[in-house]
Amino acid sequence: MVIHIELPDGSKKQFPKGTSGYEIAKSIGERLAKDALAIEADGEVKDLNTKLEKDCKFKIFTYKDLGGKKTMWHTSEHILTQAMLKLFPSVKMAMGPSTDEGFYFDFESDRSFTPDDFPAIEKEIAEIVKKDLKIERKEIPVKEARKLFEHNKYKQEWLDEIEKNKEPATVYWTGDEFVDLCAGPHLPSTGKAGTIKLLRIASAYWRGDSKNKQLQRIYGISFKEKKELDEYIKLQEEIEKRDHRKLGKDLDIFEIVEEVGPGLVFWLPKGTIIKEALENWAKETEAKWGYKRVSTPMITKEGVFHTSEHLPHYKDSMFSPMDIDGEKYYIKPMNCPFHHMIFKARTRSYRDLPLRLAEYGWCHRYEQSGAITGLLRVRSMQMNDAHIYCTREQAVDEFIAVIRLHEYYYKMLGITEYSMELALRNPESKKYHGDEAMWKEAEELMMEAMKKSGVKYTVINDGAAFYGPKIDFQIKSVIGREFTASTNQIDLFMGKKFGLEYTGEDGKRYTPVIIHRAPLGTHERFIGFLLEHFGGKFPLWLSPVQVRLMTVSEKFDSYANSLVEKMLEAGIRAELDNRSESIPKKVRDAQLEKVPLMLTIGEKEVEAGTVALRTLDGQVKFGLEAAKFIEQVAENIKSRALTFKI
RNA sequence: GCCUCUGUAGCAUAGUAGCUAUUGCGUCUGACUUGUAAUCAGAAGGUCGGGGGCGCACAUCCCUCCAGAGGCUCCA
Repeated sequence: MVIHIELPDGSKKQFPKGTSGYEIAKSIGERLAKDALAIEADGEVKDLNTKLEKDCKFKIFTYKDLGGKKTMWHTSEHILTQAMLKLFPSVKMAMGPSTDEGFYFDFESDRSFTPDDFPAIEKEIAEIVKKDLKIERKEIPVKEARKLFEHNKYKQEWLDEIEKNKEPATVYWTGDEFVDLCAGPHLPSTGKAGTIKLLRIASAYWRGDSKNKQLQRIYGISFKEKKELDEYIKLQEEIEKRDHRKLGKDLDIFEIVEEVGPGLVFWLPKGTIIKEALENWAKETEAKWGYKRVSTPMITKEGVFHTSEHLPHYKDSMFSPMDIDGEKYYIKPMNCPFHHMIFKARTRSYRDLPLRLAEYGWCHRYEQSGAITGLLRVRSMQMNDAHIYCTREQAVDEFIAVIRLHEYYYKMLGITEYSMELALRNPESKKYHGDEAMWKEAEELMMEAMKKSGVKYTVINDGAAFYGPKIDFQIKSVIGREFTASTNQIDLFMGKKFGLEYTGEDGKRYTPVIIHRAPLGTHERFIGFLLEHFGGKFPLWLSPVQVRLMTVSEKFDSYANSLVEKMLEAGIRAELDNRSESIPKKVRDAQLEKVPLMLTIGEKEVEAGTVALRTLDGQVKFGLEAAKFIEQVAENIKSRALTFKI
């Protein structure tokens, strides 16, 4: 076993396992070692850190999965800052880190910047890179640092923190032209930063607090190789092409109209087909998994939200109440209390459990205007919701079953990359309701379920729902963009609040555990995801138009019509394009509409009782026997297959 | 909600030192009856996101509201 180390400058070194941190540091040079955040040490990181911390009082962080890019990006950010200060001396630099996707630089300025400024800045950046200035790290006393950044209140604020922690200030000099307060790490010189590209301009609050001043932010990214830049640009183009808002318009899926309001979705006929196909699938599946469907009202007297403690906590995110007969009525932002009402409406025994109540409930939330985006964040939504009421003993298995249900849905849709985030309570925060014991128990149940299920997950010690821990399912589209698809919770809070009870075997009364789950999230977000995931090329069973017949001339209309009839009969969404247009034109239109199966009908077909098939990817096959083809298509749809094989 | 930017017919666009708007696709009509990504011709369609203001005159300048985008904050 050897320790592989990749240095910030790209060179590689190997050390035998067991080499002390001190030896390593000495060998690669102290400066490099201290900047060794870019170091990769296959599987040895943890040990190495312990050693280094012990021997040298510093630590190696790795960005293994990013291949050391973070360091390059961080240095790129310094170069951007340097360029900005040179071109616009009045700019006050605030901060600028690298991220998983590049870097950004926050600053204060009276002038508001736009992407039109990018060429000039990028030119200056290229100069700095060309000069290949040496980047040097220095540890200096806080006092000295204060002087160095005398006129910069942001750096002073940062130094307050450093002083409080009794750390020395580290600064990085780029040649003698630029200095910044920074923990590092950095590349040894500016020439190694590669091609730096500025991406967009935005704004952000200082230290991420909406009470603070808003700063301007420039996002950028850099690449070592030109090839990587090209790939990046290509991916960006692909993302743009697959933008669900663009596809939603082009393919007549949905519409949001100004007159009605932001975040309020109109499903067009084709979008409605997709929505209902998904919904039917969910109903069918969940029936098999033991769920019972219910339907509940969309409005309620305010009392239930006091009981649930959503009011006044989430008042700002709910639509204002309406006054009905002197009572305040709210539009429901979630289905939970309504399902609780159903649970409570009858006497329940342990024999009734688990009781799984499901509803594609229609909820409305008053999302912040700035948060609304296409289908991904809306104000009216239909949720693949259900609540499982069960005993403590059943809870873990029930929760695992929910995870399995997710896995089934993902598999069917070709979602291969997904992960789970377990969000626990931050005991410091006041956001969370309920007592200590309840949280402890809920979190333990959750952890046990996660562990037993064997799925991979990460833990976040904050971000739970106010009434219980939750897991978020993060799914990745085929082009690698991540979406939060669903949130699931174990809830020991609401059962008590709503006075839900069942009679146990021993005749005593117990409060059920409630599992909140919504594997397909909302129709809105999920179809937004699917649009990107499939790039608009839905599998047959989800396609609004499954088969488009195109006649060569009107002479063949009657044969084509008879086929359409047979297909409709077989449950296939088929339609005939008998416009007086050429076949190439009809093909083109069907391609643009992303109709999966195109059938050309001409003389040959009529005579032989066949069809000529063209698929979206351009495969053509003549002489398919019509009746057999229809059967095959119907079968494919029924099985909800991802692909259609000729 | 906050910051910056944007808003021209169904879609995509031209037009910003102010004088009633360009082109393509789509739509409609007519001709063509056509074998796998766009047949030809003609016509209709916008007062330039809404409102207000400064001008003899505004898509073009100013104010305001609305909507969208990129972010930040938020996301039960």
